[in-house]
Amino acid sequence: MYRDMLCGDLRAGHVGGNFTLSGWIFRRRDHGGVVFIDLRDTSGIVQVVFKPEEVGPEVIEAITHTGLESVIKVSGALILRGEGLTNPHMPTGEVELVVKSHVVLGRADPLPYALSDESVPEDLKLQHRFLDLRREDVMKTIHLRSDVIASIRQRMWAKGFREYQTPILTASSPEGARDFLVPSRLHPGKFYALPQAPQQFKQLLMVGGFDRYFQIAPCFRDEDARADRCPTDFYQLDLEMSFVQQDDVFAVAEDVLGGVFAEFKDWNGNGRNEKGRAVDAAPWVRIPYDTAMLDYACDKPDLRCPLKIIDVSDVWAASEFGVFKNIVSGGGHVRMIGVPKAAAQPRSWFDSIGKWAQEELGAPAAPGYISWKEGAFGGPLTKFLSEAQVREMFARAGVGEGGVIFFIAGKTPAIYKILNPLRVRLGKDCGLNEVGIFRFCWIVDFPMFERDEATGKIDFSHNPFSMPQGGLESLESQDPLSIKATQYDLVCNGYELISGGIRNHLPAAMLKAFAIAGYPPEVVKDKFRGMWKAFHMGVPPHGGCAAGLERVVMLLAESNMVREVVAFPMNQRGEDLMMGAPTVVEERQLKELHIKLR
RNA sequence: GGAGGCGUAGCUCAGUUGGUUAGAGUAUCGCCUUGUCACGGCGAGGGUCGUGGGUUCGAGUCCCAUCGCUUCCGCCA
Repeated sequence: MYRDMLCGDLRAGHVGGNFTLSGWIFRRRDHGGVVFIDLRDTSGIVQVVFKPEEVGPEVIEAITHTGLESVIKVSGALILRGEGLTNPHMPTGEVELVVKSHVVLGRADPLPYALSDESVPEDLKLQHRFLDLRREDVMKTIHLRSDVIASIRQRMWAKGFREYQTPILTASSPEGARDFLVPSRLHPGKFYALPQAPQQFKQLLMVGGFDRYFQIAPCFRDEDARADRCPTDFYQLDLEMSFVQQDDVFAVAEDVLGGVFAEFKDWNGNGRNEKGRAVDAAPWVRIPYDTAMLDYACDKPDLRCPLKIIDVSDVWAASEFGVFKNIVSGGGHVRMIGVPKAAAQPRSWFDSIGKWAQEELGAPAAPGYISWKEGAFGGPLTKFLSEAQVREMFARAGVGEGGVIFFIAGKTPAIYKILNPLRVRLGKDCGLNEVGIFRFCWIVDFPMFERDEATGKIDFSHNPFSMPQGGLESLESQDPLSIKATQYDLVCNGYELISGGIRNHLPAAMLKAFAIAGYPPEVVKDKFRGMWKAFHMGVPPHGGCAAGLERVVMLLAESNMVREVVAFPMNQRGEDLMMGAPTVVEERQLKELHIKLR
């Protein structure tokens, strides 16, 4: 028997009992005679005391030389610590276990770094991830992930969905991200691909008559990492439904994700959420893609910032300012962000905004601005405009005296990269952005196609399997770039949480859509052969979406590092420093796989 | 593929204008310490200053290259 009680559960009510505990030596305080040990297990920490008169000097000597983080078993009596000896900072601080016997179960060598040290280099931590996992906040964050998954499964089952597994080894497909490839031993020269998402399988389940599918699905993409993006594999709540329209998918997502956020809004396992958070009430606001790009310069706007972007190209076209006039006449735009109360900011703030925009955002010049202060308009651009023009712009911005309007001029989409972060920063600096709330919005009506800036080629802008609005008819009659897809994203606080769509289940429309994107019919029929056949044998209209699990957990954990919500994360270059992956393999293995390295 | 930041003891960091034997905390080891809770005290070991080259009488410090980590851009249907 290793234990009959957990360390963190011991309380004054247990005093008088004899207990056996097993755990890690978290800290030791050696007083020559009496030795205190903070013993830690999954439940928490309790102080255990080694006294010479109880265990003898040999045991005192032995426990003194048992390294920190060794695993031991102790047995003894639980006592009240008594007046002046309690520790109010520990839940177990009123009691302690007086050790009668102990066993070392797993001795620890000196550690490469102290568990309590948070500023250890990332690669050293990743090499010893099992040590990092012992830290309370790390463990609780991984617990959160597990609890979120359990909650999602419960909510999906309650809605009549069932979970189905789909293959991990599948076929490479021509569109999308770079595939991870797995060579086939039985088929020389042929490769499996790891699925970027179970997209085609879930659609084929619909064809199979399974109305409501979901899966906590692993997805594999061989792309470069970001702070909020794993470089190799990540998980999605993937779901698909038959005989539904956009509103039906939204209702499920709002119930399930809204429920999850409400359930965990007060989670504070890592101490970053002292005050709790509010959750935007469903139904969540829907913003067409084109509107989002105009108002927020971004298809994943952070709605905690109330500021909106407004086009004032016409005003500047009629001004005396040559730079902006030329930009407008050359097909560019002048966009404005109006900030109430910003005129009170010191000159140094305006300078720092300008410096930041140029250095961090790559703006060609510091953003121009006009401030309205003490009845007068100020700022370097004022002299190029009539008072009526200035008043017109303040009126459009809905900003009165005491406010400032900022300008960014140039061509789209280049100006979006400046406008979006600028909008959020201005709101933040002026105290306008909401805190302690999850703000959701649906971005709808994404364009079906986009033109590649470099090559001029037309390609799918999002999911090639989305139904174009207007169906086959719009594909045949409209300018491809004007066609909208039945394609939507869910955004929370500036993070894309969900992407989904109503699917194109009409073979003719599928062929036409791929043709516009430059894929000939033979390629569609060959590369998507399963779907192509299936769609000729009775396919229900269907749609769905997928939610990025790591991003959900990151938001709930107030984290901006995806590594914090993964038990065994890769480093930025897709290496597992603990396991040593990827590795070289033996020549024999390569030979079996018919592979020759070059 | 491109840009920025970082790299000094196992770990966290300091190190002046380029100057003589590179310091501190922590961990480890030894001694002391019977009520601490980040216990405390004394002492010891531990360094190719990421690596390579250059400038110089002299480089942790300046220059060049390179490697590693990290953030961003490209990329991510």
